[in-house]
Order: sequence, then C-alpha cells, then structure tokens
Amino acid sequence: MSENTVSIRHLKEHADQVVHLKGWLNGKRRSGKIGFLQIRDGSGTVQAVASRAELSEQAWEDVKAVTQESTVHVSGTVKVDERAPGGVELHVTDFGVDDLCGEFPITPKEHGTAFLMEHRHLWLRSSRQRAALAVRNEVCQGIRDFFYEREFTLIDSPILTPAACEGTSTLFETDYFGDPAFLSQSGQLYLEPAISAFGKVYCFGPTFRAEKSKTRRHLTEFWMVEPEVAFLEFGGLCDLAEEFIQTLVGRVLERCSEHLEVLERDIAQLEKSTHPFPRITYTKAVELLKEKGQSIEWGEDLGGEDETVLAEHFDQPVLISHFPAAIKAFYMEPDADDPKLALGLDIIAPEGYGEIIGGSQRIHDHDFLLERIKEHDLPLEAFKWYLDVRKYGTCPHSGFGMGVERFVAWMTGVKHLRETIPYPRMLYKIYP
RNA sequence: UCCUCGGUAGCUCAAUGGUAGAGCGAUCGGCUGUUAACCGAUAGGUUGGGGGUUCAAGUCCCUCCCGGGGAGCCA
Repeated sequence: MSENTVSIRHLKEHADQVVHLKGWLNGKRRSGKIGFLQIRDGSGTVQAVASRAELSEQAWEDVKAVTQESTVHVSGTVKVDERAPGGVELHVTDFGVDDLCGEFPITPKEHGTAFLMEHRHLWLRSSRQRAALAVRNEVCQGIRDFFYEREFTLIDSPILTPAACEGTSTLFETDYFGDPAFLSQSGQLYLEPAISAFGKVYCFGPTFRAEKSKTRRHLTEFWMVEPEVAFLEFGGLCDLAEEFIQTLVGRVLERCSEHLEVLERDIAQLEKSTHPFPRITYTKAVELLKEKGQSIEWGEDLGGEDETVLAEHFDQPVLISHFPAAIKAFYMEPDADDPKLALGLDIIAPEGYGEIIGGSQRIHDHDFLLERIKEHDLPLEAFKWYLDVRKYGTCPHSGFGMGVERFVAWMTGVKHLRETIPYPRMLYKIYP
C-alpha cells in the first residue's frame, strides 16, 4: 500500500481516500464494539471511528487499551460526516499504540490555575492553549512582515547590557566575568545609533523586568517589538503606531478565525479596532477622568483603573499624548509649544488590556540631552556612546515599543498574560 | 513590598469542635453513533509543615511555607 500520510489540517482535501496519521489520543469514548477516538497530530484534531467488525484482533485490543495522550498511529478512510466536529471523520482500518501513556494529569474536567501552571509543559496540549499560542505565532509573523514590507532593517539588540537605561532597581543582575551585567529591559538605546546606518530599524526579542509586579498584566520576561525611525517626528510616529496596530488586528481577524472561535473571542470588539483611533492629550484625558469621578490630578501618572475607564469610554484603542515631562523618561523631546509637556504617546487597548504601546520623539540635541541625563542623576559614563548619536550627525527621530503578550491577550480575550507565552516567567515563578 | 482569600483523595470541592465524604479521573465489567457519553463495581487520605488550646482539632489560636485575586510600577 502506498504511503498517504497527511496532517489533520488537510484531511478535508482527502475525502474518501485511505490515509495514515500519527499523533496522540486526545480522548476516547467506547461503547461495546465501537470506539470513538479523538486524535491530535499538532495540526488539528479528528475523530476516528473504530468498529470491532472492521479491525484485526490486535487493533481492537489497542482501541480498548489506549489511554489519553498515548502516542498512536491510525489508518482509515476520510469520510465527510455532519455528525463529526470539523466536518470529517476517519473510519479506522488499522490502529496501533506506539507508547501507552500513564495517567495524564490534565483531564477534560476542571483544574485550578496553580495545578495547570505547574504542568505548563503538558497544559500546552490543551485546545485553548494551542489556540492562544497559534494567535501569538500569527502576531509575531505579522510584526515581522509589517516592518519588512516597509523596508525596516531588523537590528537585534543585546540581552546582556552593562548599565541601566532607566535606573537599575528593576533590572535582573548577573555576573559577567567578575563585573555586574544586566538583562536588557529595552533595546531602544541600541536602536538609536542604528538609525544613522539604516534609517528605519526595529528590534524584536525578549526583555526582562525585575519589577515585583503581581498582576495579570505583568511578566518578568516578555517580548517587545521596538521600531525607531530617523527623521520621523511626533505626528508621523502616532500614525505609524496606529497603522501598526490596525494592520496586526486585521491580520489576526483574517487568519485566526478558527483559533478565535476556540477561544470564544468576541470578534465584533476587534473589528472596531481597525477604524481610526481617537486621539486625546494627557490634559484632556485627566479632565475626562475627573468628570468620570476618578481621583487624578494633572501631573500624576494614569493608574490601571484610569486606563480602564478611558478604554471603556472610547470602546476602542485610544492614543494619549503630550504627557507632563516630569513623569516621563529623560530622553523624550519636549513639546515646542509647551516645554512642560513631552512628545510621548501611549496606546491603551480596550476591554481592560491596558497600555500596549509606549513611545516618543527622542531628544536629538546633544547639549540638551546631556543636561537631562545630569538632571536625572544618571551615570554619565554609561551614556557616553548614547550621546555620540547626537554628536556625530544628529537628526530628529522617534520610536515606540509594543508588548507582544499584552497585544496577544487582547486579541485572544485571554485574561492573564501567562497564557499568551509558552513558558511564562512571573514574580517568584520560573518552573517549568 | 502591601492588602485579601485559600491549602482536605490524582483533579475540583464538601464536612455545627465529636466515625474524613461526593463528583470527575484511574482500574475491572456492560453497551454499535459517542460529543465533558452512559450504567454497575473496585481501589484511592500523615486534612501544607511545626507548635499550642481542648476529654476531643480538617475545624479554634500562634508561626512558617506554598498558591489564587488585587494594589503600586510598567509593555
């Protein structure tokens, strides 16, 4: 017999053909002389129907004995059948167990979060987890395509860094041949020099924050994508950030409908986010929040609840800009019309998913940046090379950063960031 | 770090200070269209650790450990 090994995703294209599958047993129901086997091969799942009358004695014994998550091989005819989830099922002609699985910890019934997190390596096999991580895969590919199509150059920034970008308290420290080194919490400072070489650049990789944050919106290790563009000023930056989000949302809607269905995601919510985003200034946002009864004063940073109130009010992503310079990073360019304000922007996702983008136009004047570094009591020696960007042919430039997990959480409707990354790293948790 | 809730069978949870239980899972048996199948049976426990109160503690008190949710900070 000729080999006709196919993946479950493509079974529909093989109606009435005999095919071979290799995979794992997702679940089983047996009723006397007929068995229903849910087979998963990584590309999808299919129900295989095994009748005693049509099988060898050995194959039927394996059908009776097979346990959840056993490794199996199966041959059968692909049949279109309305009764089957997915539209097709497999009428088994041969079946065998390659590895009989012992009692699998994760059953089809309920489990607590602590238990599931301890079994993250096994939890990955569950349908919701597979769907969420498949969306993450699509988002990551979308990010790379977005920048590649717009002729950005990928500049990988280092993970081991000699000094802090914005203070050391939130950095993971490690030993580097006897000297302290820190895990990167942003690639931005390394990206800025690269704009003078490539014009439009981005980095995409893991970042590390030793913040003792214990919320559903925080990981200690998360992935961030950061574009940085020469000669791009603040207005253009806002447009780029908005187009970026719209493009990614559109791509997820177009290519992940199956996964979003598994996750029971409300698509209508996401469709709103392909339209232009409302844009307001920080000052306007504070006024609005006060009207809504939030206790916030001009000059204070927006709290988590403030973000949620704003997101609910607009019911789609909202772009907030022109923050008080005092609460923002030292490198942000001041507004020419009002130097108390910084040309920074945040994009807040709707439905309580919080800040997904933060960015700014950067200070490009050498002496002014030097002054700012001194004001912030930052170690001048560590920023010598960063100042060189301004010393040797400076230009106005801007960039932003987007947290991949927060974006994926918003797309999938998953409440906690831990389910948007294969192996989450959280406060005090690094197993498995 | 702070606030708050919790830790009992493999899992999810019950149990007035008075004999530790159920459902699911597992195992065995039955069933030819099941969708978290169903029916019958069996096995399964140092109640997170330590100390205390009491005739008696899963239950009350102290302490430590671990976990969930939230806050601050951030993406």
